[in-house]
Amino acid sequence: MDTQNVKDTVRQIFTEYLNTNGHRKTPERYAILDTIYSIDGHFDIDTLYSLMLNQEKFRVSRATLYNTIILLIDARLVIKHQFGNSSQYEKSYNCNTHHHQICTQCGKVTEFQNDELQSAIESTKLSRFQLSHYSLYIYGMCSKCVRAKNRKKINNNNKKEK
Amino acid sequence: MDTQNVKDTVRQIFTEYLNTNGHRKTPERYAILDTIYSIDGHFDIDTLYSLMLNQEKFRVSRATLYNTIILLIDARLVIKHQFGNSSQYEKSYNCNTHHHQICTQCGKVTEFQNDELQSAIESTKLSRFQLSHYSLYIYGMCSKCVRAKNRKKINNNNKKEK
DNA sequence: GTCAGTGCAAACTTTTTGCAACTAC
DNA sequence: GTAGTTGCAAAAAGTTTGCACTGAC
Repeated sequence: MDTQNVKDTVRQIFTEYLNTNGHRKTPERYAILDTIYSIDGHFDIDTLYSLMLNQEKFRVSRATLYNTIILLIDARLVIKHQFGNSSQYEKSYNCNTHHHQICTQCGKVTEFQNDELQSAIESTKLSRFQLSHYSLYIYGMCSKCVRAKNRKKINNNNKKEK
Repeated sequence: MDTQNVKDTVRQIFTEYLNTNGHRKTPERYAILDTIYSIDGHFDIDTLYSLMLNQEKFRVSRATLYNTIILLIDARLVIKHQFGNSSQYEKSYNCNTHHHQICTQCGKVTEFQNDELQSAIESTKLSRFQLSHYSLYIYGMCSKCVRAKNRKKINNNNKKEK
C-alpha cells in the first residue's frame, strides 16, 4: 500500500471512530493525523508541533496535539512509547511490528524485527484482558558504550594500583 | 533466600560495583539500597522519599535519590519502568522475571509470568548489543473498562437514533 | 443555537542543575 | 587536603488545566 492510500484509509478509520464515540470531525484532527502518517519512526509532541508549524498548512496548539493524540491512540492509529524523558509516539496502521533495543548508557534506540518473538508474544493467552498492542524493550549496552566503559574501569584500576 | 540474606548480598554487589567504578561508599547510598529492597513491587521516587522520611533511619534528599538510583540501575540491582507519568522502579536481584499488562483506560498494571515467553525473549540473538534486562508491556483493556466502554457506545448510538 | 473543541497562558509535576557545605578516601 | 557527594532551591522540561472564543453539528 502506498503512502497516499494509507493516509486515506486511516482517515476513514478515524472518521468511523469519531462517529462511533460521538466526537466532532474538526480540520485540526485530520491535519494532525495526516502529519503523523507522514512521519517515519518515532516522534514526540514537540517535534510534531514544530513540524506542523513549518508546514504552514495548519497551526494547532500543543494542547490540541495532546488531546488529539489520546483519541488516535484509542482509535489504534498511534501507539505511545515511554523511553527517555518525553513520551514518544509512532503511527501504527499498516506498520511492521518491531521491537526496541535501548542502550542504557547513551539512550540510542534501535528497532529490530523477529518473527519468532512476535508470534510467541501474540500467542500468549491473557486472562480477562483484551489485547490492543504491546512493546518489548530490550535494555543493555551498545558495542560503543561497552568499549567506553571498559576503558573507564581500566583507568580506575590503574589509579588504585599507584 | 530470605529477605535479610538478599539484603546482605545486594549490599556486597553494590560495594563491589562502587569500588570497580571509583565511587564512594556513602551511608546514604546503602540506606537507599536497603529501603528499596524492603519494598515489594513498583515504587516511584516520591514514594521512596516519603518512606525514607517516615522510617527516620536516614533522611536523604530527592536529588540524592535520583543520583543513587542511576548507580543502582547501572549495577543491575534496580530496573526502571515508564508507564504512567512518573518513572517507576523495582528491585531486580533475586526476583522472578515477569511481564506487565497495562490497561490503556484506567492505567492499572498487572504482572504475570510466562516461562515460554521468557525463554523466547532470552534466546533472541542480538547483534552488537550486551543485553542487561528487558521489559514487555502488553497494552489493552481490562474487562472492567471493556464493559464501561461498551455501555458508552450504546449510549451514543441511542442518541443518534433519536 | 448549543456545546464540544481550540488556543493561550498559567499551573502543576517530575526531573535536572548549580552551588555551598560536607565527608569518604 | 581533595574531590566526589549531598542538600537545597531554582530551573527546566513535559503535560495538564481553566477559561474565553470558535465553529461543527
